[in-house]
Amino acid sequence: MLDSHFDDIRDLDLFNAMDQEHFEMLMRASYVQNFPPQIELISEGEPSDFLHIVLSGAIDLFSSWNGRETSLATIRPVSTFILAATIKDAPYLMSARTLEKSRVVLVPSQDIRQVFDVDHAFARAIVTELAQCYRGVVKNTKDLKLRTSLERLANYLLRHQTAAGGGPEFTLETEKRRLASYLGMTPENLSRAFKGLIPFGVTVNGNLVTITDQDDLEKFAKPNRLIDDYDV
Amino acid sequence: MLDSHFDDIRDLDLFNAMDQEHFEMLMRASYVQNFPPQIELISEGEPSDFLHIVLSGAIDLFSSWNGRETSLATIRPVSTFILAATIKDAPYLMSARTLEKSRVVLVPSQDIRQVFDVDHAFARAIVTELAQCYRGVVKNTKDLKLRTSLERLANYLLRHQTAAGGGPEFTLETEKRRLASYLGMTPENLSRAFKGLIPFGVTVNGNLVTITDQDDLEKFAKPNRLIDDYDV
DNA sequence: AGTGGAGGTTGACCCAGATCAATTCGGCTT
DNA sequence: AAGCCGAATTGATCTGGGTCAACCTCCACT
Repeated sequence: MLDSHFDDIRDLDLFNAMDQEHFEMLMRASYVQNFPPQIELISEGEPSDFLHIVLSGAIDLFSSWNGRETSLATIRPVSTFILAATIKDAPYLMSARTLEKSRVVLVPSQDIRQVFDVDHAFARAIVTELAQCYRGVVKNTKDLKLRTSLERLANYLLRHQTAAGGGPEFTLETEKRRLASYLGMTPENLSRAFKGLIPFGVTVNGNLVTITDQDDLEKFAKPNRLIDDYDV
Repeated sequence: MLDSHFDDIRDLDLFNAMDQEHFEMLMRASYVQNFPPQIELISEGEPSDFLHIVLSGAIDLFSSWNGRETSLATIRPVSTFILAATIKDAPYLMSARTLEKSRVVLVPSQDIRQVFDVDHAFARAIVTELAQCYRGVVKNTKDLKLRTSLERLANYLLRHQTAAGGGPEFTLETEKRRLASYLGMTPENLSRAFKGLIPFGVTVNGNLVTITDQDDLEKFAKPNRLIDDYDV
C-alpha cells in the first residue's frame, strides 16, 4: 500500500508531522478496499479493529436505537473517522455506511496505538485531532439544544455556503432525507423549512441553493463562531 | 499549592501515571481558589488560560445563544473540565458556574501543554481522557436525537440509580430546573414527565426517587450500553 | 408565628414539528 | 417515448412539548 494515495494521507494533519519510518510502517500494515454504495462498513457496538481513512467517495456515520435511526455526520475525503474508539480500544458508538462508491484505507488500531507510544509528533497530532472532534460534537449539541429546526437549517446553509467558497449559489452535496436526519427533523419538515426561509432570501431548486439576501438570512440565522465556525 | 488536595489530584486518571517531578511542577504553577455559589468562573468565548480542577462543590457547564440557555454537564469532585480548549489553545465553548461553594484548582494551560510535550505518560492520559469526553458527548447526542423526553428521563434515572449504588431509592443531586435543561426540556415538562413515569414504577417525592418496579422501568427505558454506560 | 421569595407543580392553551396519505418530480430503463 | 421507481413535496391532521398564568410548598429571615 505504498501507492499514490500515500501522499494524500500523509498530508492529513493527523499524519503530516510524524516520522517517515513510522508512517510507512502504518501504511504497510494497512489495507485498501473499494466499496460499492450503501455498504455498511461498521456496525455500532463492534470492536474497533481499524482506523478508517476515506480516500474517495463519502461515508455516513449514523446510529440506531429502538427502531429509530439518525445521521450524525458525513465524512468526505480525505479524512479519518472513528479515531476515539481506536484510541480507547472501545466499541464503535456509531455505524458507518458508504453513500457512494468509496475507497477506504483500514489501518489496524493496534498499530496506531503502538506508533502513538513511540512517535511524539503523532501523539501530539492525535490529541489535537481528538480535541477538534470533541469540540465539533459540543458545537453540534449546542446547535441542537439552543436552536429551532428553522434556525438550524439557516445556519447549516450559511456554513455550507462558506465551505463552498462564499458565493450566493452553491449545491447541496447531501441527499435531502439525510440532511433532514442530520439536522434532527423529518424530510417533510425539511421541505417546509426550506419554504420557511424564502422570506429571508433563500431559494432552492433541486440541489441548487441561492442566497438572494445574505444580510436578511444572517440576521435571522444569527451564526455564532462558538457553534458554527469549524476552526474555532 | 503542595497541600493535602495534592493526593486527590494525583489520583485522577489524568495525573496518576505522570512523572512526579512534572506533577509537582504543574502544581507549583497552579492556584487554588474558593468560590461562593452562583459565580461564573468561565464565560464561553474567552481564551482558555487555565485547566480547571474541582476539589469540592459542584460546577455547571452551560451555554447560551440568542437569549436561550442550556445546561450541558455537571462536574463533581474530583475532576477536571474544559480540557479540549486547553489543549487546542482555543476559546471555551461553554461557560461554567459554581452551583455550591466550591474549591477549584487553576492550572495554567501553557504549563499543561509544556508538560504534555515532555511527559509521555501524561500525553497518553490526556488522549485517553479526551477520547472519553468525546465519546461522552456522542452518547449524549444519540440520547437527544433518538429518544423522547420521557425516555431520556427514564434512562437518566436508571443511570443515576446505578451511580448511586443500584438500590431502589436514591436522591437527585440536581436542582430540577437544571435537570430539565440538561435533558433538553422545560421544568414544567419535567414535572409532567415524572408523572408520566408513575405507570412504569417510578415515584418521586422532592429529591427522593423510588423505583418500585425495576423491570417495568427498564422495559420502557430500554437502556443501551452504547448510550448509557459511562465506561464503554 | 408571620411573611416573602424562589423553586416546583398544575392547568389551559398554543405551536413546532411528526405522522400519514396523496401527488408530483426527476432520473433511468426498456 | 412510455413507464417505473424512489425521492421530494404538499396537504391534512395529530401530538409532544412549549408557553403563560395561577398556585402551592418549603425555607429563610425577620
